[in-house]
Amino acid sequence: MTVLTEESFGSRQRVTMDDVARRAGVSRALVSIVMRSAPGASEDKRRRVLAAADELGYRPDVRAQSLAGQRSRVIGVMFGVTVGAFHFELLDGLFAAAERHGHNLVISPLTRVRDERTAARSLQGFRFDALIMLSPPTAHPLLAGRIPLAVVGWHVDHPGVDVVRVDDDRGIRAAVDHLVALGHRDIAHIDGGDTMISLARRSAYLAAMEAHGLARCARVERGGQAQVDGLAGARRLCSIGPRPTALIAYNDDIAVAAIGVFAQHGLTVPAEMSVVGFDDSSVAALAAVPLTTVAQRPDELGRLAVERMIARVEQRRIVEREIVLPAELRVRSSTAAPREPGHNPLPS
Amino acid sequence: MTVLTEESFGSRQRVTMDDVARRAGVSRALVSIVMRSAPGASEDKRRRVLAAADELGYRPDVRAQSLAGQRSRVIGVMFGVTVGAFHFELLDGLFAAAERHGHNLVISPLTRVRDERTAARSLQGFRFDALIMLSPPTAHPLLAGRIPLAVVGWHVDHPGVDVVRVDDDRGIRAAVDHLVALGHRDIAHIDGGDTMISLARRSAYLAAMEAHGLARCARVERGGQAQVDGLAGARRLCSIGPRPTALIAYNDDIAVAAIGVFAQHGLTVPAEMSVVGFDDSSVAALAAVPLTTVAQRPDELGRLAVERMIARVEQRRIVEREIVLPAELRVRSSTAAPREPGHNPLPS
DNA sequence: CGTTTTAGTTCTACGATACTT
DNA sequence: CAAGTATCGTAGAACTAAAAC
Repeated sequence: MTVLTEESFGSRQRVTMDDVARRAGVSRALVSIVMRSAPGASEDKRRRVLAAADELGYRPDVRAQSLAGQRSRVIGVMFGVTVGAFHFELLDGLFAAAERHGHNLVISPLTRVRDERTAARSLQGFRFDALIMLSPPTAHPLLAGRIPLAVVGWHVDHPGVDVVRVDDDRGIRAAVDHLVALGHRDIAHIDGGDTMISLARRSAYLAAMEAHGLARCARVERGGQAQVDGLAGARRLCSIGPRPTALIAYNDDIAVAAIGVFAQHGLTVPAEMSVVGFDDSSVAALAAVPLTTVAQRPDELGRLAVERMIARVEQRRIVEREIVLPAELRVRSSTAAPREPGHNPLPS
Repeated sequence: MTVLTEESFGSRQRVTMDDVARRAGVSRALVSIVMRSAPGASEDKRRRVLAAADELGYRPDVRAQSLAGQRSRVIGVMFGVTVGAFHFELLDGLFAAAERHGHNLVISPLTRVRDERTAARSLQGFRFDALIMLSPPTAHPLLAGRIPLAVVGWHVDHPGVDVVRVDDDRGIRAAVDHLVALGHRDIAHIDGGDTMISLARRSAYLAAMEAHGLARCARVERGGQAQVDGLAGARRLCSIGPRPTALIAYNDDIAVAAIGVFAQHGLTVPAEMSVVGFDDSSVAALAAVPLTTVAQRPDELGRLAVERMIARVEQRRIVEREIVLPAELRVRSSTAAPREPGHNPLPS
């Protein structure tokens, strides 16, 4: 029997701690201890309580938990419309981690008509004790310094803001290194628009190119977050000026869109054009060719953000305000050595 | 003074009803009455209470409200990864409506590793008294019949499930009528894959074509939800078989992507190819040409779903299980009369 | 004068946590 | 470990006091 029995939904008589305690033949207090996986219960009774809870389809009432406890155990999450496949995997990681730690996430979307202020106000009703922001990447979060706050994915220069992000710099550099090692020189970049993450990756690209003495070969096209934003840039790469032999895209969505454009121009990937994405999100699977990409680990990012917020709430000692996860280049089939110069490609 | 004062966040002393009552010189119960806009308070005291609440930056504690009340005032919202721009506007509408009615939304994402069962379990902790599903469009929601449940956007055949959706059928038909009236006959469709919404729009397209005696001219290409899913289909329209003069896309994302592909083939929109989208979402603005599209009103859909769920919880009498909003064709610049047959287009 | 209406208060219940004994 | 109790911040029913008819 599971929690999704007839008793748990619909027809009333909600199951409470009392019911579980009675059925297991223990006190309410012990049920509380067991459900919170707190120390102070024998293995035997722990099992009996859990069995009773399972049979009754009991789930602790988070409202009561939240109200009775010192902390609300509620973490607010703001996120905005720049959501791609990657952000959803991030949400996944956040929920998984929160659940493991007995915390609850309450989401407050940011939209055109719903700003940080409004979003914060609605969260306030839950007496949230920490906030995690996924997007949009903003330089000065409204609640910075007022409450434990973490941003995931970009850098914020505020002593009261924790940062959990991937090492964009090394990720992009690894991509450039990889392509240079294959023999590429004309490596272009389609960026992600004006967001802070985009700026970080773009300047990392420029720096890496310069480090290889390829500053003259650098070329940046305007892109964006979504797939369609990559189309124009990719088109320009094909039609305007000297055509590069490789592309580093702001993210996988842009990379996938670009590969489509290249195909239309008779350019096969990777033979005539190498492509590197970023994120290793699920859209990478949509590419015609398995995509070489810079992987982030959304589950890790989510877990670290949640755990950091819990640590802050519990006033635990924290050394570094910023957690930077290593970026890992996943080499697949969308990158290869460039054709010999002069070797004319046959449009297939 | 507003709720976002120093007192309301971070450091110390959370403001409760007691504080407001003291400052306003009334009892707690009266504060409760005023905050709920319940009857039983004079205009004079009502103002004093509201003023005191505002000065203190008081917000009712939804956990306590939820726990004390007969109903939890929590509506669960499940939504999945098929989220495009349109779904975010929908979320907006939901939150706005919920807030107006003093209800709270708790979001539970559906991902690859987080199914309806898991999502429901986590919501259960909040003792939610109704559920709204935005996606993925599923034929048999797990909780159907067990709790007030509404799906937004598609049709579900279950007496315990409320449906709020746009009239896909008439929307598509209006698009076809519009194009036929302009003189088009070869009108193609790129669908949205295998979801229930896609099936509804596809068959509406086929039916409308047949109604015009154009069954022979109908052509359906496989698409999907996201922008990139439209690329292949649009490419096939250009390169395989007789080229249509108009396209009705599953949604705006597909339409925008298709317009990009057409441009690459030297086809100008609308001169050589008319394009109609669906949703009138914010991506419509990304199109090179102002997009003719079938508009849905996400705010209305959200409002109706929330209000319907509240009505169900309050056991109010309900006549129709399904609410179908009219679809409105917004004619912009991506549709025009087709070129005369035989008039050869100059590739610009 | 008695009876209903309106405005306000008092008190218990909600389902947990966190003590104390 | 058990048993009992205070507490969290609110809703809502029962109750009171005064005004309205």
